[in-house]
Amino acid sequence: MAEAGERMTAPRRRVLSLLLETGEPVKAYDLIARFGEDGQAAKPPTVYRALEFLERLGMAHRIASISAYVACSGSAANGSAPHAAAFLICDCCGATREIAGPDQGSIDAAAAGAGYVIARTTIEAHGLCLACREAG
Amino acid sequence: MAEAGERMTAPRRRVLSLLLETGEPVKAYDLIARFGEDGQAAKPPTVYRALEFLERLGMAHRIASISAYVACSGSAANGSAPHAAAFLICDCCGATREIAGPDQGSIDAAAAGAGYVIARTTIEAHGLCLACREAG
DNA sequence: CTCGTGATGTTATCTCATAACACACCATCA
DNA sequence: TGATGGTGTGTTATGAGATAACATCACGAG
Ligand SMILES: [Zn+2]
Ligand SMILES: [Zn+2]
Ligand SMILES: [Zn+2]
Ligand SMILES: [Zn+2]
Repeated sequence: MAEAGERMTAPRRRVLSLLLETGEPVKAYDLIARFGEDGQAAKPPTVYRALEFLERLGMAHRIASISAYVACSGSAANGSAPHAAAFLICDCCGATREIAGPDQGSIDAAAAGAGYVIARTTIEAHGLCLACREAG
Repeated sequence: MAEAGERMTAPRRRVLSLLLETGEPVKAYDLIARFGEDGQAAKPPTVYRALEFLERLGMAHRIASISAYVACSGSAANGSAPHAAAFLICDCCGATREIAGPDQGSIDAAAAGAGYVIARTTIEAHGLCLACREAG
């Protein structure tokens, strides 16, 4: 997680705050647009740097299959270690749930057979949520 | 998989052929550049449409975390159904292995608790391959 | 042959993400 | 206190990835 000397600075706090307010996955450029409290947009690197930091600390996740970012809904939001994230994503309405992924040990075991040592794993499961199925 | 009336046409065959030749994950714009047998590049939609088709049939996978595409190394290359793909990706050299993912049933079970019905799942595990670890 | 569906070609544009560089901040230590 | 080094920020510009929209073509069914 955090290297010695790394700080939770204002722009990082702001981006985390926006992620937590939203609750759902957010596009990076939405964060950029909403960054300034006065309605002023940020410059892209400001937000992308903050996202990189938050993800490295396990406070946020990138959901690559939809190019979006979300605050971690697990205990990592409190500052615990990064973890293998798993997401259920509704392809109809976009509703996303973070669920407990498989044990890191089982991933490591599967990877060991191929000679890999795994640092980070993301699982992205696409389908339909209950509401969208009922809506037909 | 394929809807009635869908055909394996020339551009689709060409993109699949490029994926199979390469063996490793390929960037979409690499495929675009290499599309023409005479060195002429394709237009982006030509390749993206073929990739969408191949992925839908389970013959290729998109690896979202590295924005790349790869031919399926499982039996789906022969035309079987799409499946939950799992990848081991070396962050150093880019070497990628497709491994057997968890049983679809276990994914469905985990999703059911949240009310989701899952259609497609991708697992992307990042780390270091054996060669890169030995190289230090 | 005619029609409907699926597929292609083409242009243009959109979204997503990073490189590069100068400067500011902050703790530490002489 | 002021030099130093690591970390962070602001800014400009650009690179990379993907899709919208529309016209036209191919093909099998009836
Ligand atoms: Zn999480
Ligand atoms: Zn939904
Ligand atoms: Zn596969
Ligand atoms: Zn490697």
